[in-house]
Parts: sequence; structure tokens; C-alpha cells
Amino acid sequence: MEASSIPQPVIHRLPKYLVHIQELREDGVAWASSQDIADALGLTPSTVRQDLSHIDLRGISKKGYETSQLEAELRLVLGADIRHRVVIVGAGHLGRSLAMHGAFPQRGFEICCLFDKDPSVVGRKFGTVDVMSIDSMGEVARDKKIDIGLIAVPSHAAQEVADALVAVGIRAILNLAYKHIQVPEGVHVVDARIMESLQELAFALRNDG
Amino acid sequence: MEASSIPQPVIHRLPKYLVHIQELREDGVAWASSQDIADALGLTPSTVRQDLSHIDLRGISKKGYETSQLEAELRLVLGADIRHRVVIVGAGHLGRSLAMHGAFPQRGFEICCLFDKDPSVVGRKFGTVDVMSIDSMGEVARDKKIDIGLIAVPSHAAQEVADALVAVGIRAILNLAYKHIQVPEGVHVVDARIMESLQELAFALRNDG
DNA sequence: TAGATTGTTAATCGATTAACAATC
DNA sequence: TAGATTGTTAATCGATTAACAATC
Repeated sequence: MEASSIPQPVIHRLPKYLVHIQELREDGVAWASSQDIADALGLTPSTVRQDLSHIDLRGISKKGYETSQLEAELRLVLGADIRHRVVIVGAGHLGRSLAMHGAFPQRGFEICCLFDKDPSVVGRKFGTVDVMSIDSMGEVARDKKIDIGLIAVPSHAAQEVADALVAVGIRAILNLAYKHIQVPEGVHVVDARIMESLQELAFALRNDG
Repeated sequence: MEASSIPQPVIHRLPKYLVHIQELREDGVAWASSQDIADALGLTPSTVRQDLSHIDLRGISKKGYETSQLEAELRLVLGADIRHRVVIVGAGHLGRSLAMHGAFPQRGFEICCLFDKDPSVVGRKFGTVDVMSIDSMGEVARDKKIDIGLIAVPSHAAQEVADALVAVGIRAILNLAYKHIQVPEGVHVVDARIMESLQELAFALRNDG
């Protein structure tokens, strides 16, 4: 039951369970069976039970899982109760819109700073977030104990930004740039590229009939 | 070699190959071996050769794959040469920033329209894209032959928007909302949730040491 | 109690990796 | 030619699904 032994596909699904369970709770639903959850998320009940067996929780025969308990446990496992400190590199349209997106602080991801190298944007403010020069990144990362760096620059600059984030000690990177980045062992990277997702859809449409 | 028989994990990687190969081409690299590609994308050479065996292309012993040929073939398979017509539902920060993002039209995804139900945004323009009332979606989808719908509304409205997109005949949906959506058989959905990606990173950090 | 649903083991399925003859 | 690299088959690995005794 070592948390770090949870397989990658399961880790990928855990946030989806959390979203759904939070919603059930908001609707006042107290119990959910593996079948209920499977139906809602497009999985099989078997997969749901296998997945939940990785976290510290017991369901009850005939009733299923208690939503409040399940939510609490998922929050714990996912670190959702820990406040994370995030910087965004790249104050273009995407970086700005993420800085102003209320959902992140709501869920524990505090956007501490936007970085950009363009002097004409440095000093501006989007929502509550200041744009600072990329040269001050080391200082900010240290002072504000930044955990997560978000890459929102054009693809040709992505690797350079990744290197800079790693250099200032950031060990978790969300890459929104349309480019695979290389990082040393021990640094976590998750890709989130809307362009690639669109291309997957384009492929699906092409092979439809 | 039926295109639609390509397994999902391979389909998911194809856009990544395309990005990398385009970059090699820009740098004037004419040949790339499976080992080269594997190193750049964090895969094994074996996986690369298996993946590329699904597309109509022959590598050459000792040299590898010709980048121009590989790019052309990937573009073809992914439908990258087809112009796709996209609407964005939700003219909040995220929807607006995507509408103004130059990379989409560059790669064949034309953002035709932003929809919102808030009358105070309807009529505004972000970049070159007009905001229209969500009530006119059916008409627009028909007239402009929209292929892809992008959901950028708050999670509580996501399902409703998905239903509306399906109702007007859109068969490919990119869901950016923090909620799993249900669609009928035959409609393609790809999820792209930055929040979930952040939560995966939070999990990774929590189990680090 | 009877029936529904769990937790877990075993079976299946599919993806990745290894290996190697063919070949440029 | 000798060596590198392909395409493909076979082996391994891991994830998903099925099955079922335990149990509420």
C-alpha cells in the first residue's frame, strides 16, 4: 500500500474520481458503488475497485463507498490539502489567462508569479499576479518556496525555460508548450498540450467514415 | 494497415513524433534513426519502430527514416493537411486566450466562433473571433460546417454544453472543463484538463521523499 | 434471510521490449 | 566488406476484466 507504488494509469485516474466524488457530495449523495462510479466515468466496476484498493479505504457490501470518506482519502493521497506554490513562465495569452483563472487557487494551487523576458510586460499585473523578469526567477523560487513551474512559452523556448526551472530547484513541471522537454532524473514532467489533443481529434475524425 | 486499427497509445504518440520531426526538418536534418527519435522523446527504439510500422513508410538500414517523408506521412495520417473548423464554447479567460492563440490557425485549426450565454460579452471580439450567443450555435455549426467543439465553461455547465454540441451535429469534442462528460456512441471526446495534470504533479511531489 | 456489493485472486488482453534475420 | 539499422516475430511485462468467496 506504499503510495508511490501506485501504477501510473491509476494515478492518472485518481483526480477523475476526486472530481466526481466532490460533485456527488455537493449533490448530497452519501454513498456510491463501484458500478455507480464506473458508469459516471466510463470505466468498469472492476477497474474502480482495483483502483480504490490502492488507497486506504474500505467499502461496505451492499452500499458501496462513503463519499465523504472517499473524498477525504483521495484529497490526502493526491496532496490536495497541501497548498502548492506555482509560477508560470510566459506571460502571453495563455499564461495570462491561467494567472487569472480562479479555479487554481480554489484547489490549492497558488499562482505566485508570472515570468517573462519581454521588458514591456514586466511590471504589469494580470488578475492578482505580477509579471517579473525571468532573471529574477532564482530569487523568487527560493524566497517563495515554489513547488511547480508551468511552461507557457513558444515551443522553441521551452527547453531553455525547463533548464532554468530545474536550475533554480523546481522539481515539478507542467509543460504546455508544443515540444517534448528533457529533464534530469528526479524532475517530474506532465505534458498538457491542447494542440496534441486537437490533433488526436483530427485523427479520429479522419478515420470515421 | 487500416488506419483506424492503430492502437490508442500509438495514436497518442503520433502527434509527438510530428512535432519532433518538424523541428528536425527546420534544423535541416534529413535522416533520423529510431534511436535518435527515441532519445528525443523518451521512448525506446523498439517502440518507435513498432509505432512507425503502422504508417505507410519504409526506413532504410543504416540511415533511418527520411524526415521529409516521415513528416509528410504523419501529416497525412493525422489529418494535419485538412483544415478543421473549431468553435469554442465559453468566452471566459481561457476561451478568450485560446481564441487569440496564433498556433491553432497555423496548424490548421481555424477558430470560427466563440459562444457565450452572457449577453454582456456577446458581440465582443477577441483577436479575430466574434463572440456570439449560444442560442445561435445550431445555425453557425451548420453554415460554417464546424468539425470540432471546445468546451471552456465552468464544470457545472460542461455536460449541458456537450449535449448542445452533440445536438447540433458536432462529433469531436475537446473538453477543458474539470468534469467527465457523457456523450453518445460515435462522438469523440478528448480531455485536456490542466487541473488534473497539476494534481498528478502534486501527487508526484507528495511521494518524493 | 436473501441479495447486493465488496476485496482479491486468477484469467485475459494488449502494449512494450527484446531479439534477430534481412538489408542497405 | 563490415557494421548499423531496419521490420517483424516472439517474449515479457503490466493493466484490465472476470469471477467468486466473504460479508454487510
